[in-house]
Amino acid sequence: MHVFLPDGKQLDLPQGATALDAAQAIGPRLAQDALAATANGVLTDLQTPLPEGAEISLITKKNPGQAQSVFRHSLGHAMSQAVGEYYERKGYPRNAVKRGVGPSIENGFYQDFDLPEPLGEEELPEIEKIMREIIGRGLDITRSEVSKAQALEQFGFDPYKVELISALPDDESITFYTQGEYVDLCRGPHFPNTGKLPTAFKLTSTSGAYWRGNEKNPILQRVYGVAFASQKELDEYLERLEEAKRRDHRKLGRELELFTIDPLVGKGLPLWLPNGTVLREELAAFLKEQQFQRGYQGVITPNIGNLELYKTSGHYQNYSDSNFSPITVDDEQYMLKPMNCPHHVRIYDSKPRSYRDLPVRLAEFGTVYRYEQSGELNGLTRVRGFTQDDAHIFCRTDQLKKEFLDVLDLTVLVLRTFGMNDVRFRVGTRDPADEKYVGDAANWQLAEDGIIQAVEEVGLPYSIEPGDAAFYGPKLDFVVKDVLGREWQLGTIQVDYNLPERFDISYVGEDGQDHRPVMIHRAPFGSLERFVGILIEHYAGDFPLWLAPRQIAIVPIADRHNAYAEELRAELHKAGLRAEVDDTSNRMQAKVRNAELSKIPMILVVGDKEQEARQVSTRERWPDGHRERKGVGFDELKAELLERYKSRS
RNA sequence: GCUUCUGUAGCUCAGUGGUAGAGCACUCCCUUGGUAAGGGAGAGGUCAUCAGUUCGAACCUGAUCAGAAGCUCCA
Repeated sequence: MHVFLPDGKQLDLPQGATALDAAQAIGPRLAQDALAATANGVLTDLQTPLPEGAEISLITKKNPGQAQSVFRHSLGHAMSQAVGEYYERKGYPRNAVKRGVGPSIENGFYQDFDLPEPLGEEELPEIEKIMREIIGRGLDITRSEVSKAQALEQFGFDPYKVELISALPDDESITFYTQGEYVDLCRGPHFPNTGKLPTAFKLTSTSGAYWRGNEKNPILQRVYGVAFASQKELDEYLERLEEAKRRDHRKLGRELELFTIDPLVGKGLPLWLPNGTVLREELAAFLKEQQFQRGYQGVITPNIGNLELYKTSGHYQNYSDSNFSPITVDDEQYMLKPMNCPHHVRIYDSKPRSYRDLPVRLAEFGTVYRYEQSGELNGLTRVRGFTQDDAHIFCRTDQLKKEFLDVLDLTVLVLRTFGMNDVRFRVGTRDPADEKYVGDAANWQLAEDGIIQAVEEVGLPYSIEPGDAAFYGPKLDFVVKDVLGREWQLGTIQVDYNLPERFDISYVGEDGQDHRPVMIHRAPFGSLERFVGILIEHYAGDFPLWLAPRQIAIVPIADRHNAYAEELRAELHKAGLRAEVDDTSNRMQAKVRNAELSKIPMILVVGDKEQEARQVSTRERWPDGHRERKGVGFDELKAELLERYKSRS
């Protein structure tokens, strides 16, 4: 057989040759240093036979980072072996530890176990120690192929492995990887020897995970680890985790007094404190302005509705698990509103509509309630009661594209306003095999094509995810990444032919006949709660002036400056700016410090000099940096702040 | 909802079976200062809740409630 090297040179090798054979053919030194390889761009190890005619490239200890997923996977095996030894040292028989899957993942690896007794996080350093021992032993990691029958025989003691092996086709040979006394069923690839594995790893956490990800299956213990080619990369990663902790909206939300969650009120039901309310109302005002410009009309609907309403819309049937239970009043049943759309449909239908009236754009900051599983609740980002910046556009089919593009434009404007650049557009389409979707296939096709066409027209990068649609129509979601790399769904746009059908709404066309309108559901923020949660982390609490709940702190140097400070405060307040005077008996340094810790963007220091000349000295913290200015004229500064406020910059 | 872990003052945390502590914040007094902590005094807790074990429980056991990480779910 032959393979090709990166320089295009052809290398002739015996049949069934591996990357190691190729390395040896080039030189003994390379064979010594080789860790893994790629064949036709796919990572492989040194022991797997190469495909005929492959373009290969060897990865050596000079650039182990290229084989990250390989050594992470191998470290996963080392961890798995270490856990086995740990339990053996505790006196359990070797086969007491059973194993689920253990892949490499972003930044590291995990392994699922069925353990004879739970493993606590405080035991992880001990496991790490054994892992380092295993690396120190320099065990060869050898690949072997066996038949399905042999595999079943060897792993007969482990029901999880038996299940995995049984699922493989009968004629397929199954690969094992062995290092010392540890053998695991594994497709590979792996490093050639435990001694060549990087030591820049750390076991981070343990948790439960359902076998094969199914809620109905038993739960296994999962141990997570992170690993990098160098200690520097590991340190940087751990530093990023620390940064994420510092930015955590739950921590900042408490420190900056933005919101609180009180068990007596109910879990998942956040209380907006005065500071958080300012922030939220600024967001709402911003969007209302935009919507006014774009011809939306405001509506207001109640927080509960007759069960029949949600039966008509289908929300009751389709989301029975995540609705709050109905309330019986007299002999009727009511439900907490899980969605605003049914109410808006009824508003549309409250009078006859002409084709001339369309599009009708009904907007509401509507609060909805959904019964989220208790384990899902998380600060502001996952709650049971939240307010959507919801709107429904009822239009003719010939208007759909323009309306959709306008909504897309609005959403992009929103994201840009907050400097959210790491955004992914996700088109959720119907999975034809799933039966939860309502409406006929032709309408679905129409709606899905329309979305994809619009996104392409705007030239946004997008991915299509089948099965991600709402039950009534496909959707376009905006997914942003936070500092930790976690993805959050923010805004959404959905095209819906089905609700108009279910509610039998219509308009009178040019021809005098009844026609069915199309609906667009859209929420650029998604939910105010989640959006604010993400904004807090996005800005790390250092909000731009227009969003900062506390915008200006005036620091009088001594008590005799309090009156001047108060005079400035009143003027700023009159101009619509949020200013306060720190007239505590603290020293000026302490007042400055407290204002800094409260992340107030503009601190005005006033003393004798300032008072005489109607000036202030400043200390400013803006998203683009901090600065100080001395002897600034007050009126000039006020104008500057107002300009900054009004322009939302 | 499931698995593991956690719950002590407003916040951050110490306290391994013998009647509860620190720092910050808070209140009062002194201090009146030039860009990140001036000094002193005081107040504040059924140790999440309930039950059990014990002569005795913040500490051990169980249940409940709440939180965290992950899994599953998200119109």
